[in-house]
Amino acid sequence: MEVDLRKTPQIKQEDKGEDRHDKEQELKVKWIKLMQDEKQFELTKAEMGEVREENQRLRVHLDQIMKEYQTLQKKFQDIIQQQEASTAELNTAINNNNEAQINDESDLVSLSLGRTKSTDLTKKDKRCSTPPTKSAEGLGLGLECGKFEILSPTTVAKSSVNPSTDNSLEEAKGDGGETWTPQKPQTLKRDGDDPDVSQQNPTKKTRVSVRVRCDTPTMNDGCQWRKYGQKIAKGNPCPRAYYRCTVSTTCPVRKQVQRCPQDMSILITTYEGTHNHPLPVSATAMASTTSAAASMLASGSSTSGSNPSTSTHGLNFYLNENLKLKPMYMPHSSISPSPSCPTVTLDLTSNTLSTSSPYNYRSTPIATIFPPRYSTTNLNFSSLESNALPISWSNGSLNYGKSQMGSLNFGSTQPQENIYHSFMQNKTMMATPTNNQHSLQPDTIEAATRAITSDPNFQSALKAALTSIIGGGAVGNQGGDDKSGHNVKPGDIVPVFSSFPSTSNANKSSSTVYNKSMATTTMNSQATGSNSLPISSSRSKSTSPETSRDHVV
DNA sequence: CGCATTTGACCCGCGC
DNA sequence: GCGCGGGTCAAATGCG
Repeated sequence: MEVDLRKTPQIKQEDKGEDRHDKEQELKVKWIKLMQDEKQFELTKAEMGEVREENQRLRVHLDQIMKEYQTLQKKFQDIIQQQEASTAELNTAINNNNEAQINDESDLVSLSLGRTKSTDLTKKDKRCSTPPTKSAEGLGLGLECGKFEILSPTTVAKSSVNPSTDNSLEEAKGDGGETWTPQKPQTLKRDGDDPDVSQQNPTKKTRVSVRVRCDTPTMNDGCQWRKYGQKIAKGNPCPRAYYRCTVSTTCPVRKQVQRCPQDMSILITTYEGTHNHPLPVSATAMASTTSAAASMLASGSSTSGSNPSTSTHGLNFYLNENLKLKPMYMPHSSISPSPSCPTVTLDLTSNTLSTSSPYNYRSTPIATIFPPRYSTTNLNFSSLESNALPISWSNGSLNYGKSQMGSLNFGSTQPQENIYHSFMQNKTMMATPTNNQHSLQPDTIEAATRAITSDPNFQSALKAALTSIIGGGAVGNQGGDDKSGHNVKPGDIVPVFSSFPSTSNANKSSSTVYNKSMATTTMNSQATGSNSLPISSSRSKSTSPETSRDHVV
C-alpha cells in the first residue's frame, strides 16, 4: 500500500525529458490514490470497530433480556403452582358452601378484557340470539386478528401448568343454537384416566370454548388434529365436527368445531382436555390463552357462581340462568345436564368495543349459549376499537394484535387495566355471592380490587396473556392443525403441556418452557386452507381437519 | 399403499 | 323402561 517516497527523487533524476515529467505525475497520482485508499481503509476499520461494539452491546442487552425473561417465567410457574394449590382449597370450600347453587345453575362468568362498543354489542346480541335480558360488562382483551375474530367464547387454554390434565375446549354451541352439552360420562371416564383431572375436581371438567370470527374453515391452533366424527346437533343446521389431538397418540385432548348457525362467519371451537405432550411453538399461543382462561375459571368460576341469574350491572361477568341461556334458534335444545363441566368461554369476536367505557356492556351475554348447569366463564378478548379482528388464527397466521410482533392487544390503550378490571369485577362478584350483582359500591370495588390484585389467578391469567404476547410471533401460526404443514421445526417444539385448562397437575405443567424460537416463529399453517369448516365441503389435508362435509350424521 | 376423512352404527346418560 | 340426543367407534371411502 505505501509508496516509497524516497525513491521518487531518484527516479526524477534518472529520467530525462518529458517522459520523466509524465512518470513523475503518474507516480504522484498513484501516491495520492494510495493515500486516499489508506484513509478509506482506516475509516472503514473504525466503522467496523464501532459496529462491533454496537453488536456487543446489543448482545449484552439481549442476554439481559433473556435472563429477565427466564426469571419471569420461573416466577410465573411458581405462581401457577401456588395458584393451583390455593384454587383447590378454594374450590373445596366453595363447593361445600355453594354446592347446591352451582349444581342447579350454570354460572356464566364473562370476563371481557376489552372494551366493546355498544353497537357491536348489539350485533353480538343478535348473533348470539341469546335473550337480551341481562347485560354484562366486560373488559375486552383485544386480540386483533387478521382474518378471524373470536366472537365469543373461545377456547380456553388450560393451565399451562398442567400438561397431563385433561383440558377441554368447548365451542359455544349456543351460537349454533345448540348448547354445548357437557361431557358425558364416556368422556369423563376417558378423562378420568387422567389423574390430574380427577384430583382437581372429580366432578368438573374444564372446557374452553373459543368463538372466533374466521373466514377459514377451521381455526389453526397449532396442534395437529384428526377428525373422528361429525354430527348435526339438534336444532343446529351446522354440523359439529369432532377432532382428536394427534400430536401424541395418548393425548386426551379433543376439540369440537362448529359454525354458528346465525353467523356462519363465526367459528366455535371447544377444547377439552390437556395436552400431555410438548406443543409446537405455533400451538403455544392458544395454549397460553386457554391457560389464562382456565386459570380464571379455576379460581373464579367456582366461586363466582353465587348468583347466576342476576345481572351483572356493569360487571364484566354475568351469570345467566340456565334456560335463558339457550340459543334462540334452539329454543328446545336441551342443555346437557352434566354439571361437571365448567366452561370457559373466550369471546374473541366482539369487535364493537367502546373505548370510552371501561367495561364491556353486553345486552346479551354470550353465555346464553352455554348449558345452564355448567359454570361458564366468558373471556372477551376483544380489542377496544375493534374493527380489527382480535386474532387471526385463520390461514395459519395468528396475529395477536396489530403489531408485527404478533403481540396480544389487551385493549387498545390499557390492556392490563382492562384485564384487571374484568378480573376485579369477577372477584367482586365472587366476594358477594348473593347480593352483589345488583349494586356494587365503590368501596366494595376497592376491596375487590385489592383482593384481585393479590389474587394469584389473576396474576397468572395476566401472565399467560403476556406470555402469549411475548411469544406472539410463534403464536401466529395456526398451521398447527396441519399435520403436514407446520413450519414448525423440531426445535420449535415447546414443552408447554397445558395449552388448555388443566384441572390438575400444576406441577407437571409448571415447567412450561418456551423455545427461544417462539418469538420469531411464524405460523403459516393454515394459509393453505388446511382447515375446512365443518360446513365447508372442501377437503384439506391440513392438520386441522375441520370438516368439510355438510352431511348430517 | 398409506393415511385422513366420511359416515353409519353403537354406547351412554338424561328426561319423561 | 323407552326414546332422544350427544359423543365415539370403526369400517368404508377417497386422495395423494
